[in-house]
Amino acid sequence: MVQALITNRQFFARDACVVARDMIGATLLVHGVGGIIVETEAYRADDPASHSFGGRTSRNSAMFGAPGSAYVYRSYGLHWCLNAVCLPGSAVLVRAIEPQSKLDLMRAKRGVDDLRFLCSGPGRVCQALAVDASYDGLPLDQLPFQFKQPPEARASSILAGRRIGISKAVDVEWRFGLAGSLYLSRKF
DNA sequence: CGTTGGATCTTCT
DNA sequence: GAAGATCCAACGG
Repeated sequence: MVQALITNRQFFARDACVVARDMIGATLLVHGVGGIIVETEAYRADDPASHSFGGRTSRNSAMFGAPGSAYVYRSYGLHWCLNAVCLPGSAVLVRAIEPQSKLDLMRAKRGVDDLRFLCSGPGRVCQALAVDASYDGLPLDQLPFQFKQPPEARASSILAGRRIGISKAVDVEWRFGLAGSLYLSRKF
């Protein structure tokens, strides 16, 4: 059957858990650098593990912006992490990408050769794609970002599991990944 | 293999 | 003052 066409805005303006699953297989580039998203995590507005839980602050204000915009924050004082904003107060963390475009640029940014380790983790993704706080709030479907929705339904090839590195709401399985991918941050 | 601790800084208590 | 949506190198088995 023919896939229904929806705009990127419509794509992101849904429940973060649905968007997180649907983002697997999407293409994300920054200044032409990037590849296929293979791992995500959903953070909902009513989610104790979400930065937005407890209301809007200066750090998380991008999470209350337009669906489809970027939310970038610093993690552990060292790393940057990139999210796609969904419904207000919710977002999807981009945890891993299969490198495809401008591999040598990513290798240089990361100081690593093995494709396996270029984008296999949220901090690594931002280092490889050179994403920092200056991208916070920018729309993902406008330059320097490029976002392309996945080509087809792939429900059977997507895995779900518990989110990584959090201490609250640890039981829900809101981490999603492409089955069999060599570029996940961890196995499911 | 697996586990541990250090780096480094913003946010909230 | 402590915790945190992480990464990496060093260590031990």
